[in-house]
Amino acid sequence: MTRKEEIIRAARKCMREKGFHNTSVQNIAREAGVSTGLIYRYYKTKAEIIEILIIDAVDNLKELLNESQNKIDIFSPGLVFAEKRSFIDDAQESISLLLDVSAEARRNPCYQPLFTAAYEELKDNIYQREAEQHPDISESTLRTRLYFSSLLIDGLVIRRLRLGEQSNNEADKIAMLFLNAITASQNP
Amino acid sequence: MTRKEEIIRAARKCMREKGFHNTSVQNIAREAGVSTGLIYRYYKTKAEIIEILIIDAVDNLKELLNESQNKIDIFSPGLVFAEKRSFIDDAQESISLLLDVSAEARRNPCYQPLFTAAYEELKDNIYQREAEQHPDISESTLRTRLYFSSLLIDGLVIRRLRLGEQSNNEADKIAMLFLNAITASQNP
Amino acid sequence: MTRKEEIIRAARKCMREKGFHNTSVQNIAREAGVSTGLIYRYYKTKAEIIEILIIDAVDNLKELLNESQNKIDIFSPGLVFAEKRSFIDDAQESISLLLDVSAEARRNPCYQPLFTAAYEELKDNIYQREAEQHPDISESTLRTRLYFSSLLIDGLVIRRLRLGEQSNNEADKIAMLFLNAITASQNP
Amino acid sequence: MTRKEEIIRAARKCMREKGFHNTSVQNIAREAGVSTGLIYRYYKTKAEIIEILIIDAVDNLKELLNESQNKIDIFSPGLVFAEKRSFIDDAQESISLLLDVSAEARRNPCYQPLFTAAYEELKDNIYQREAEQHPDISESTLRTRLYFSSLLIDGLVIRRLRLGEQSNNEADKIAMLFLNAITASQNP
DNA sequence: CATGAATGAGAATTCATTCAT
DNA sequence: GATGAATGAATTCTCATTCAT
Repeated sequence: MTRKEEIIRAARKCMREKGFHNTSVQNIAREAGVSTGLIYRYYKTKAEIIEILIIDAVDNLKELLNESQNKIDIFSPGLVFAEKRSFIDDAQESISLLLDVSAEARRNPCYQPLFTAAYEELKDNIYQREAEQHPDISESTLRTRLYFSSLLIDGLVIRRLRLGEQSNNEADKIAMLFLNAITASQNP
Repeated sequence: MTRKEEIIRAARKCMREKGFHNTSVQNIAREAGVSTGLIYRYYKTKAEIIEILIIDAVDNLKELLNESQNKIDIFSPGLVFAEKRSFIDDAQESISLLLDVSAEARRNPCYQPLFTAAYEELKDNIYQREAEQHPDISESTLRTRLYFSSLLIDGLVIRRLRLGEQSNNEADKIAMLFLNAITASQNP
Repeated sequence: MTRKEEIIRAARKCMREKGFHNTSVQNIAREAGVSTGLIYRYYKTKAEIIEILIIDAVDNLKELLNESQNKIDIFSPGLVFAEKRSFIDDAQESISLLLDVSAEARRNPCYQPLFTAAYEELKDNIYQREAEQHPDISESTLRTRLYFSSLLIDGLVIRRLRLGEQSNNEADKIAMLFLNAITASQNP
Repeated sequence: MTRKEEIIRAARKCMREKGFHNTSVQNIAREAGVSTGLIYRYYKTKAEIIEILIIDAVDNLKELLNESQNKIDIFSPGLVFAEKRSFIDDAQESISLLLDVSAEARRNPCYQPLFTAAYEELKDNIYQREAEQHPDISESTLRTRLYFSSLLIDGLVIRRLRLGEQSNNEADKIAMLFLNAITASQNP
């Protein structure tokens, strides 16, 4: 792993543990085991590091979606819950970073466009794959499903962030509702 | 309005406009039209102000739910979309504050228990009222519905925060899905 | 003397002793006997302090010129040297600050306009008074004289800055040249 | 051009463009196309580089004077203006570096003696040549002329640095005054 | 009660200098 | 000789908190 990667890794770890605003560049340096100045050899500003973390999170989500697609159709009614559950587990880390940053992104003109673009890209990426797999379903229906699912996923992640890792039995029920809701709306 | 309340109101306005971390105690004082020192006569620390803001947000959500209940059953399948829409509008402000703060609350041991407690209280509060109105529905089903709805509401709020006030026609469709999903799961 | 004035005085002292770039805000604070943070209560940035120092220097030059005018005409051929000498002594401090800053002002877009404006103002100020005293001399001649004198004065100040307080006997000769040159060019 | 010379040339370019304090050793290395470390193989410190730049500037002035002497006597009353003008153009670069550095040189004990010595050497150098060409004029008169001229040249250079390349028609008039002043004082 | 001046620790960032390769 | 990664002290600026008046 290169120095540059080590620094990003350290930054990600700190941000995850202490949050975006409570992570100083010194913290990152200490975590990476390097001097403060070295951070700036590889990254122009702290904001650049955060940008990269955001982009990485989006890329990670895209990859996870691609992987899961190879095995399952995320909208398939018969999907075993466990598989969706594991997808959410893997995605949680990335989504939680996006959430941490979203309060800032909403107001800081430096992150705002990046943030919106990342979301659009992610949405298009998911839509493309769904469209290929369901040529018979109208675009409007597909987009609605995506929207609906993303609401639920965001909601799930927020809930986890807020409450920690409780409420697993509830999650089971939700998973069923999730699937049912999607399929119920399939042939209106 | 007392001095103490004015300060909280100023704090809420600042936090909403500039975010939690970008609001200084001096900002609040200026907005409230009082001196910096006075803030500390009424509130021990900045953290205490934030705690109160969180509690207020939760109280506000409870009130909104009580009001809406007087007119409508939030889970009624026949509910006109506009009414649910307006509930979300009113609740948005409180939920968005909770979101802004949630990144912090997850890690800061000073907010964390407060946060969890508030959520539990809110959940129980909603459950009580639903149970009174639907004595025929099992507790488990009711709780699942609540959970499901809260996920959707959180998701909607996040989406609004992230994207601003776009996508209204999509919101229409979502509203239908929202209702359909809830009712579809009602009589399995 | 107000705190604000004390800080400017401390800043002026530091800048004079150690130069513009070698004076840190901490230096100024220590010299003024206050904390670092207090500097920023009264002045937005270090650059603002420097701007004020520049403006003060120009104002000081204007005042010195006004004072000297009450007693003498700076271009009068019969002027005793001592009086011009003392004018230069008094002006030196202000001019030396302007010189210190001029290397920066040439390139820093934040000081550049301020600097040019100050110079224009000073030039106009001097011209006005000369024109009143010499209604018979053409504007062109007056302006040329001023230009010529300012070159000499700048040259004198630079020389002092470079060499310290040496070469007094030479200064005598120069003073005569100065006067002769001006008067020689008076009636061509 | 040796590596060592390339570095000095790069240093001069950077200092000229960005000023003395805003030029970092890294800047110089980049401009010279070498590594940071190499700078320190040839020069002990950044201060040493600046010393050399000062010495070079003085040498350059000496050379310019020697060249101009071959064609013209700088104090000759009949000298066409254009020739003096071009001398000032050529000398400007060196003089402006000396000015940039002078604020520092005044206070930094490391530059100060160097600076004074360089000036003395330059002055003697000019005096020698003038004395050879004007055996009839007394030493005192020659020295006074030199002093007077140097004041004017310094003044001209400062003015250019401050105002850029404006005021050419004024410069014409000044040139005449310059010559007149010198010659007027020649036979008192 | 109320003020707002004052504090000082801490944040982001820069840069002269060193040193292992 | 040559590289450029690495260091860490210094700089500008912010802000929660205190306290004399």
